[in-house]
Amino acid sequence: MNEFISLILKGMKLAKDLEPTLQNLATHNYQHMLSNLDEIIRVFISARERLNAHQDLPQMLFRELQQQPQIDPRLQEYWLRTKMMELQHSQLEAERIGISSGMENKQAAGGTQMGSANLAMELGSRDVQAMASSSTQRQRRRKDDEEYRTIRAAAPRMGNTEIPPEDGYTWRKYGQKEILGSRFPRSYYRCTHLKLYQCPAKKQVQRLDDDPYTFEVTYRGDHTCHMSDTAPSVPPPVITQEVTQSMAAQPPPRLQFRLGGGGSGGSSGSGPSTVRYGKEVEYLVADMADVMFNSGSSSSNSMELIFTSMEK
DNA sequence: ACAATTTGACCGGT
DNA sequence: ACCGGTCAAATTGT
Repeated sequence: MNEFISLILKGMKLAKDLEPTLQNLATHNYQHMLSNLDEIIRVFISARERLNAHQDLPQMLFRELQQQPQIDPRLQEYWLRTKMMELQHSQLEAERIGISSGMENKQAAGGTQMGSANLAMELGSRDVQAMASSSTQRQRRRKDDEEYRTIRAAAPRMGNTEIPPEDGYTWRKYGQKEILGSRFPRSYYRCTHLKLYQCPAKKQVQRLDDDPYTFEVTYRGDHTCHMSDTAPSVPPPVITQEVTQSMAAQPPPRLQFRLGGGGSGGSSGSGPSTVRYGKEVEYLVADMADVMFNSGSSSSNSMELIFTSMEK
């Protein structure tokens, strides 16, 4: 949940930062504004993915994705994102208008077009053309049949950083390597929570030779660390039968704890014996408490409140 | 003090 | 022997 909130806050901060530029739009250049908007969109999309994580929407989409093998693997992530956007769009429209099917279809079609437009911008028209024409179905490559998903993302063009774009997860860099034919090194990241959960997710980030403002991000392994959610995702020790059934029907991302190798001694007395995982354990406990008792967050969420609380 | 990054060493596959 | 991925000691950041 913490990461979800920080994503939302980040998105709002970005939006807020944009506010002064609205006064004199003419003086700010088009590209700059575009990349700002892209960044904001990206952050909010990540946030919404987080929020949806405990519903079956992602799994539904994933199945749908698997039934469409003609989609280039490099496009899959964006396919998912735009698909989710469309879904929510049409959901909102349906709620607002009351379900009138014909109208809704038109809206959905519009959404699709917008989605692919965004896509084209991010990927560069060359790639889109190439991918559209080549229906090559190489879902998986590389040996051992391990899954590699590669996408491209625009780097923040603003004066600052060459840091990889935000994708909603927290990564820890563990290596960097010069790659043979490339001008820029490749960076290796793994999920920050590798220690606590057995989260095997990794990613590689590399700038393109020709377009340094574009990153190529390759994801490998799935996150097992969706610990930020409301009640149902963290089952209590005693499991009722309905829960078991629903879990069997659709297994949620599992959490695995392996604290302390041998399980030696009682940890009740705050003994220094278990040093292995430092502070992260505390965060975990805090998060679990947050989940179980839903403590902390205030119920009043007006934009003003949040915005003003963000000012430093 | 602890957490994250940097960077050369190491290692497995080809 | 080389290349790309990972480890881990040293360094830097909070």
